[in-house]
Amino acid sequence: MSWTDERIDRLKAMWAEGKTASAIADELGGVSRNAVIGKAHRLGLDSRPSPVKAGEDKAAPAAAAAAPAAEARPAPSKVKDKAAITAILESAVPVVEPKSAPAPAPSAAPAAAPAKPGDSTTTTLVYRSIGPGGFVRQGPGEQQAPIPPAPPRRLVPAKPSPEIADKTSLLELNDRICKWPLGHPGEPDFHFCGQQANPGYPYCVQHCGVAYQAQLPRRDRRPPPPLPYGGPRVR
DNA sequence: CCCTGATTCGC
DNA sequence: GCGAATCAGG
Repeated sequence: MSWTDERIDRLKAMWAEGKTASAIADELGGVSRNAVIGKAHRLGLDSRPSPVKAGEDKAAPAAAAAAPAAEARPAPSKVKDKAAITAILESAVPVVEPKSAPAPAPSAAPAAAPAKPGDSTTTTLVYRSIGPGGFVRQGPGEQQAPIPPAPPRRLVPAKPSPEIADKTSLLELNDRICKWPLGHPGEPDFHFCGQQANPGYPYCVQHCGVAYQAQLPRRDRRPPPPLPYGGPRVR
């Protein structure tokens, strides 16, 4: 099997959907899981959380969080103009923060003088230094204001797609209706027969007729064709 | 052992 | 470019 444009598109789509490489390989057919992964990488598709790489997440973010503070300003050894450094360091400016702004973490920012309870008009002076790029630095221990959670939304039951609106879905099955599958799982119109089941059987009368064949006398049976290999493996 | 994705490397 | 072999975590 070769990677035709059509197959590549399907690979991209399923990869984007988050399907596993094996699932994609199964669906495409003719390729291995490895082939799918290899192709995805060659295409430059987003890498996915890998069980192997996940272990590295622990040290990296912590280091990344600490590093920018040091890297944001020019390394001292690289700045020959000491006056420039002084200018940067002395460019701290007062910033007026409304009291109503979300408070910093409790343990943080001793500089923020506690306002008296009930005094909602009190503002607090916080000195902030301005970084080389013009951004306002956070003070040590300060935390970015928490992002307010999105307002809760009312959940509405999803409407079934029109194709299966009047079809019997998996969730509607019980022991009185026919569970004969029509179509194939995963296809948009996959559903079950839904007729009244033959009592004591999982299928309706018609499908029982398909599922259960009367046993023929031995002489009338055709021997099954020989299997192309040694037969199913027995463990 | 099964699964997963990442990487390597001979073709 | 391809993918089997291999690695390594869950």
